[in-house]
Amino acid sequence: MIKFNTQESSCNQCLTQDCFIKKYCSEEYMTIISNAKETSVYRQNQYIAYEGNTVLGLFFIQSGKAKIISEGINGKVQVIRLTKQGDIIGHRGLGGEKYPISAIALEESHICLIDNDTIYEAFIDNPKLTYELMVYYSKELRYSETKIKNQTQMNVREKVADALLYCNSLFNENSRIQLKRQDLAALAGINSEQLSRILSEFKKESIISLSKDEISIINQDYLKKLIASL
Amino acid sequence: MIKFNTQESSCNQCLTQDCFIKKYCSEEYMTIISNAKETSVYRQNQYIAYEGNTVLGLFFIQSGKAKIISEGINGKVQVIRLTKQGDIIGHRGLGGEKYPISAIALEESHICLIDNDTIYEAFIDNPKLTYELMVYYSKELRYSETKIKNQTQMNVREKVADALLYCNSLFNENSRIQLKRQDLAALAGINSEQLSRILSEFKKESIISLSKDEISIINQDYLKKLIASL
DNA sequence: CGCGTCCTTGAACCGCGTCAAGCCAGGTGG
DNA sequence: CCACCTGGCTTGACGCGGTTCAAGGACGCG
Repeated sequence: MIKFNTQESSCNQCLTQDCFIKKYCSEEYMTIISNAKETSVYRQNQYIAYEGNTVLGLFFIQSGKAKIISEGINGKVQVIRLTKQGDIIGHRGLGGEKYPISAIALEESHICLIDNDTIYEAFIDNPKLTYELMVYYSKELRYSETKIKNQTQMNVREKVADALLYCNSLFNENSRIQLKRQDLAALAGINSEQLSRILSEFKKESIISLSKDEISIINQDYLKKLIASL
Repeated sequence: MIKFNTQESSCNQCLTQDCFIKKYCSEEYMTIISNAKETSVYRQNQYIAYEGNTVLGLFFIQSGKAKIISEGINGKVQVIRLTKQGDIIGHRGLGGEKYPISAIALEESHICLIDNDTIYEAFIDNPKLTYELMVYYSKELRYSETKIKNQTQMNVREKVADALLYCNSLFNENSRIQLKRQDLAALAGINSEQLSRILSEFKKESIISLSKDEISIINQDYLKKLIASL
C-alpha cells in the first residue's frame, strides 16, 4: 500500500470544504487532528479498508471516489454505496472491532485516517461535530433502508434505473457514469448479463447513450418515473 | 389516538434501564426532559409514526414492541426492523422534515416522545449521549446494509431462516415468535404463501415447531448454518 | 498477431410470485 | 346449539422473470 503524508497535511490549509472536521471542529481541535491524522494516497482498485480487519479509525475522503462493498454468497459482491469528496468511510466500525465492509478506491484518492482515540476525544469535546455526524448517519440509514425495500420489490429494469440515477445524483459530472459493468451490476444488485440487456434496451429507447466505457443519461424523467412508484 | 401522561412520567422514577436518556444524560437534563416529554400508551396495531408525517421528535420505547415498516410498490409492505424496550423510533427523521417510515405497535406499548428542540439541546449539552446514539446508529447501519445484501443474494429458504433468527435474537422469549404470517413474510421480504411453504418444510424437518400462532425454533444450529455463507 | 479481459447476446432452465381453492378457528346471530 | 361468515393460514398449479450457461464480439496490451 502506498502511503505518505502529503504536503497539505494541515487541516487548516486543506481545501476540502465539505469535510466534517473543517466544518464543525474548533480551531484548537483542528490542530490536534492535523497532528494525529495520517493522509495517504490510494490508487485505483486499491483497498482502503478490508472486511474483517481491525478498525483503525475513521477515513475522510479529501479527494477521489471509492466503492463500499460487502462480499456474500460464493464471493458474490454487493456494492453498498459509492463515496466522494467529503464523505466518511469506516464509521460503521464505530463501537465494533472489525470493519463490516470493504472500501476500494475507484480512482486516485487522497484519504485522511484519524485514529480511534483521537476521533473519540474529538467527538466528546465537539458536540456539534458529533451531532452533525449523527444526522449524516440518519441520512445513510434512510438511503440504506430504502434500498432494502428496492432490492425486495423492484424488478431488474427498475433496479438499473435506480442505480443510474444514484450515480448521476452523487457525482453529477455532466451526467456521465464511468463504472465497470460489474460494479454497476453489483450496485443494482443484479448480474452483469441482465445489466447489459437492460442498458441495450434503454439505448434502443433513447433513454441513455453508450460510448466506450461511459454511460450518459438522456431521458432522466423517464427513469425517474420508472421508479416513482416505490 | 389514546394518549395520557402516565404516573411514572418522571425519568428518575422510570424503570426502563436501557433508555439512552437514563444511561447517558446528566441529572439536570433528566429533569428537563421529564418535563418536556410526553408519554403515551399505544394499543396493538396503532400507528406511532406515519410515513410522510411531520417529524415531531424522537420516540423512546419505555415498554412494548413495534414494527417499523415502509410501503412500496402497490402498497406492498416491507418490515424494516422490529423494536423493543429501550429502542428509539424516529431518529431517521433527524435532519429531515418527514418520517421516512411508519411505526406500528405490535402490543400495548408505553412510548415517550421528546420534541425536536428539547432533544437537540440535550444532544449539544450531553456529548456522551450523542456519541452513544451515534454508535447505536452505526449498528443499525451495519444491520441495514447486511440486509441489503441478504435481500439480493439469499433464496427464500435462507430469508426465512434469517428472519426467524432475527426475531429470536431480538426478543429471546424462550425462542417463541408471535408475529402474524404477513408480518413475518414482510420482514423476510417474501410473500406469505412462500413463507407458509418454507415453514411447513422446516416443521417436517423438525427444525421448528408450529403451534397456533407461535413458532418455536428447535434446531437453531441448522438455521445458523443455512445463512452462514452470506 | 495472439491473448486476456470485459461486454453483449442467445438459449434453456427453474425458483419464486401469482392466482385460486380449501382448511381451520373464532365470532356472531338466529 | 348449530349455521354461517370472516380472516388468516396452507397447499396446489401455473407462468413469468431472472439466473445461469455458453458462445461470440470488441478492445487493449504485450
